[in-house]
Amino acid sequence: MIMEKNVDELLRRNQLSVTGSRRKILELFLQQDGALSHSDIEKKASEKFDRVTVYRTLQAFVEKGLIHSIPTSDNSIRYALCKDECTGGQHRDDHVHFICNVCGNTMCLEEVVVPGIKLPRGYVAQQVEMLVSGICKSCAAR
Amino acid sequence: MIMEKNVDELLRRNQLSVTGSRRKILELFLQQDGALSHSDIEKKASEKFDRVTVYRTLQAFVEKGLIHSIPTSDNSIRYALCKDECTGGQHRDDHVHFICNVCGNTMCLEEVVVPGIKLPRGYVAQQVEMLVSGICKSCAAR
DNA sequence: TAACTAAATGCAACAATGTTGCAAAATAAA
DNA sequence: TTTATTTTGCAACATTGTTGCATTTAGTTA
Repeated sequence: MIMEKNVDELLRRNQLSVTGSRRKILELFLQQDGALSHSDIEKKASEKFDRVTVYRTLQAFVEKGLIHSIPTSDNSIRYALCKDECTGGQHRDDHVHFICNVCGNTMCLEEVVVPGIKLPRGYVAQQVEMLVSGICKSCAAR
Repeated sequence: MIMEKNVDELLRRNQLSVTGSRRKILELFLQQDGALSHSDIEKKASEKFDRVTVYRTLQAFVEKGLIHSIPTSDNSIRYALCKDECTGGQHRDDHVHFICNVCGNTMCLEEVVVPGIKLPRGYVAQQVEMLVSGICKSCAAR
């Protein structure tokens, strides 16, 4: 269980003023290990925030390096907590993302590192993202 | 240069009846080697099709395995031609996709194969997608 | 070729998603 | 406590995606 103190401190450490919505949304991320989309957040938040506030909060979190976005093929960006070392918009992300075709959840496989690849001459890689879809651990177990 | 005959035949070979919009949209894909988003198509098509028609055409093309979708982190799915062997919705795609941060184009790097990865015990992979962003050949040359 | 059938198109209406400006409220600083 | 700055919520709007239905078109058959 996460204490309120931690959330507040986490926000402050990232140069974000502590407000109700930021606290609540950050708690949602901490309470769960999967990724959340904008609409997930609107659904899960008990008290309702304005849609605009959610957009702006997510944007602020990404900019400060608190969360990172995960591309999907269904037109709904998902966000997940960054594990430390990401600050000031510069996101360094070397793990694989997994999307379960059964439960629909998106999760970070922190322990699976994205393999390096060799691009054709002339191309410069700046970021590499690896998305695996299939059946997740808990869905496969059933 | 692609002849009209080819386009028609390509459509027929994929069990799609030949219509004006399908012909035109397929030509757009053939004329270019990058990927196209829905809005790209609306912009590029000289004659204007109804937005709904474009959506339905893209959907039909994906179902028949003529094109495949490429996930992005900017909430706009892009589509690219499948190189043969994709039929009836079952898309087998083993190449890397590249998104240029300068020109914004998305392209298939057919020659770069997505490396295999080892997932944690319990996970089943069904599809793997690799997205590299950076600077493309033509932008880097300048 | 003409007639028929099935499919595709365009329109309208709508739903969902994302953006901007601005006044009110809340936070952080003095 | 007061002040300065930031955040919030609202309204209005823009963009994107969906659905039902009548009309048109393509493929098929006679």
